[in-house]
Amino acid sequence: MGKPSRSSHDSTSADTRRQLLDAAAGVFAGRGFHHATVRDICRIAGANLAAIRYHFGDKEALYAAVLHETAPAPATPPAGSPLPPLATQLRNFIHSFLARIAEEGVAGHHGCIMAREMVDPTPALDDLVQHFIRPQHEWLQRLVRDLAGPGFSSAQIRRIAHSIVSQVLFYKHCNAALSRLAPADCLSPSNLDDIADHITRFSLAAIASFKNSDDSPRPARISSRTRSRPSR
Amino acid sequence: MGKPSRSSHDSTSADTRRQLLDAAAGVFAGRGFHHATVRDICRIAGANLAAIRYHFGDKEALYAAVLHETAPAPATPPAGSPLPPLATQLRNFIHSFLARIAEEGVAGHHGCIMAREMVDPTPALDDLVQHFIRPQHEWLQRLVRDLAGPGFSSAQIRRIAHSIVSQVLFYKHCNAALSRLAPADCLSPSNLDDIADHITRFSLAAIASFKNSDDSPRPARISSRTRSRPSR
DNA sequence: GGCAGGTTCAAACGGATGTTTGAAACTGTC
DNA sequence: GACAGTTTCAAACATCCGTTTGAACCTGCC
Repeated sequence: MGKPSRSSHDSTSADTRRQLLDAAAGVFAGRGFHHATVRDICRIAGANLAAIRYHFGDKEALYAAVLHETAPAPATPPAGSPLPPLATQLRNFIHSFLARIAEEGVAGHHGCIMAREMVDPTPALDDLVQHFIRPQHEWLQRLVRDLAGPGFSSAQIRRIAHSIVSQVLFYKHCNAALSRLAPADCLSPSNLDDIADHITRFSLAAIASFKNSDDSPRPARISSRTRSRPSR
Repeated sequence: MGKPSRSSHDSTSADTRRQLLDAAAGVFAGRGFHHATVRDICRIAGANLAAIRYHFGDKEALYAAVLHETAPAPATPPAGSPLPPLATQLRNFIHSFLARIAEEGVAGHHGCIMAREMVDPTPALDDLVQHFIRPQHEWLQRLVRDLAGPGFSSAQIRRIAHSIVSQVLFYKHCNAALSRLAPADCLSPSNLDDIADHITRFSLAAIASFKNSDDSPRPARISSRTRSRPSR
């Protein structure tokens, strides 16, 4: 990392490692683990093919290193500071989550890689879930539990949390379709606030309704099983 | 073209085409377009490598044919029959959508391929959006507009539709994470009804709240921009 | 300078993949 | 049976990929 030991060229020995990590993050994010080629990564990093073996071992170890190094901090609120109202906490969560997804530069690579892991898991996904997804999932679950109040099963709480997260991830996972279907709806810095507000309002309203209505499992299904839209 | 010309073996000439399509659907769904190999497809189909060239041209044409032939019917309600209440229509939509996603056999391949197209688009995605996604998107938009009543911009209607669809797709796109995070929450035939009911209740409650509250753009943001969860 | 350790380099290896080829096998028709 | 058209076959081709190799290069130290 740090010490530039001043050679004839500015690129000193072990910052090749950094160049490789940066290049790999971009290529892995853009093409996925399998479709990415070490040749592309090395070309972009301005490094030799063998540099990957020397600095990391092999392609998979490089991938693991990229995931480990580009993971943003878990973004837990600074302990000790007075917490804002629950609804504001939810909005802040949704907003920062969306902002992280909308990120385009290096900060966005982690999100792209994670989206690919969902559809095409590699052995690295287990660590990713354990150390990155699970903490945030549990944080959101506690917030939802506080928001909803007592009388909800943990399964209900989890479903609500899923409903919230899903609305955010939609703008990442379905961006390819959205850009072809309704380009104006694609997540961008200009409509990020509006989308965050929509998801917050949508979710808070649903939670409030759950709270006011019967807490018991449910007052019978919404309607009889009369179905008019056969699945095929 | 298609006439089965009865040979000694049951596998007559041009049903090799059908075998290739079926095998290709499975392999493409399981591994994605890039990672799938024509050798695997041909081995599973019991066909020769050159059969792909003969029957389709190349791998990409085979992929396009698979997408075209395995696409389930758009699932529009049978015209002329008396439509159920709007809320029931929404529940039916969500339920059949979830059921299609939960599908595991041949019927599920299309959903898997589509999920992959989202994170890793191929040239085939444009047709997919045009002929498969767009009709359903517009159908849902009309339903949401009827549910919400007058006074909503089309952008608001679209956002609500996105919120509904996202909650369903979550169980497809995030299944890899969900199975590691909360396996009990994974979409399965046993909890399909419960999940469909949850998403329906969640969405209807939010829509009802939108309807009752101010229709104008919005009564100021939920709170001041005080943020306690820095994005990194 | 000489040396040792760390780092980079061009070149090749072994394997996998999409595609192509030219001939063989099969089909129905005369 | 001979023939033309269709369909399948084994084999090879050309390319690309991840990995490996052995030598060159650089750096700091004696």
